[in-house]
Amino acid sequence: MKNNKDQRSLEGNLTTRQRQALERKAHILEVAARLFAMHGFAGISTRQIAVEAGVAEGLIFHYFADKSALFSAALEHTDTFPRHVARLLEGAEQRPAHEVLRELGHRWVKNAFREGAMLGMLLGEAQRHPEAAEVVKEVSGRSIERLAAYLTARIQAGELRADLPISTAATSFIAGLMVFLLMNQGLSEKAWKKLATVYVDELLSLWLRGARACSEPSAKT
Amino acid sequence: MKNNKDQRSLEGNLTTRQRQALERKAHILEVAARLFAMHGFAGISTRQIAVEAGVAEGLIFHYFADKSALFSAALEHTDTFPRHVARLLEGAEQRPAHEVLRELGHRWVKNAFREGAMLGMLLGEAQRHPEAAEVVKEVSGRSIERLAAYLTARIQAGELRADLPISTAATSFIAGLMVFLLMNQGLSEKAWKKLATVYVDELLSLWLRGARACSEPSAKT
DNA sequence: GTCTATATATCGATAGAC
DNA sequence: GTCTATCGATATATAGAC
Repeated sequence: MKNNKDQRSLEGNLTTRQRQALERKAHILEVAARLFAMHGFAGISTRQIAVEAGVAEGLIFHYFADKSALFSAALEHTDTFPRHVARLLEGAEQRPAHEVLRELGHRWVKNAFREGAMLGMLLGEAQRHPEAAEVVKEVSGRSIERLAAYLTARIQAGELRADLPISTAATSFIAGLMVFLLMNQGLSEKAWKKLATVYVDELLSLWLRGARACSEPSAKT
Repeated sequence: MKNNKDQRSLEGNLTTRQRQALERKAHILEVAARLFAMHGFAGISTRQIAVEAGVAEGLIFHYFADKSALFSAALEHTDTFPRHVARLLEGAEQRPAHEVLRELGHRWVKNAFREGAMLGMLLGEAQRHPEAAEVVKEVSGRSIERLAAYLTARIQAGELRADLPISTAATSFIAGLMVFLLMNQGLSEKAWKKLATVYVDELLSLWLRGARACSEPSAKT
């Protein structure tokens, strides 16, 4: 004999009440992530988060042990760009850098703008919140490691020069993207994308010229 | 007839009481800058700042209209690396980039480590505090502009290629330094300086290869 | 110029009704 | 699962003594 209780273990097989509860929890996390990104951990109160999410403050403490737990959960719940990086670079070792990095850059232009506030907040909170430092590490460090692994493959393929300082080269590219994002938060999304597109192409050409195995003859106008 | 009151207009000609007051104010600003850098604007209380500075909380509100005014003043009171950049680049137009940028990088290694926490905090607070955004603009944007102006001169001198995307090239170099600083805050100062020295040299060689007018033949071990 | 004491508001977190 | 009511701690800022 099946009853509602027996269906709780599979997603989609939840009672209406359980489904609504999960949605509500997810909604709290989304609101919290947005407000933490805007105001920082100490700059936003659980009360304000509850009001903005349209729930009672007590409900937050029902789902999360304390404010820090909510913060951690909100960070995990947020999808950051480096996961796109990892996915794109996965299995790209056979494809040339000028093609792969161009695609990477243009995906970044598409998705990164909304993450600027979050990135700035994380850099500030990293001093005191290990969870934030961990995300920063993922955003920058892990992206750089992935990129470095790809660059190693392209050196072996003969596309990039053998004496390329791999880690520094990867850092330089990722850093170029991150700082552009942090510095241009004031712009509208449309204006930002326009600027970013030009910037990425220039950054890439500059970077490739420094990293390629065979320098092309320097352009004369 | 001279009395103490008449001497107040010149620095150094202050009464003992006035001199002590100025020192006290400056001390409050130094402590505040350090604590704001560590904990962010909302993360530190005026009470904690007063205790750490060894003064009464009320004295803070005697010198500064409110917490925000203290924050702004503390930012202005703090000397940031870009002022070194500006000073170094001033009148360097006749000197070659490989020399000037190497010196710039090594000065950065010497001085930047302690500014990492401050930089992270500023990036986080920039979303809500125009003063913080202004300092970020000085730290990154103004440095980039100065550097770009210098690069323009070096293009005219024939050292760098004529079709170099100047602004992007300057951004790339400064970004490489900033992100390295932000990412390696966990290290000891000694370990950081060692890593940073290697990194700066590699970054510079990579950057120069991408920016120079005549590419040297690619090195073969 | 500097301190103590305090007004006023908001914080994170809990208890208990529904 | 969700809300209302409320706790004690702590925040910014002010008033007045010295």
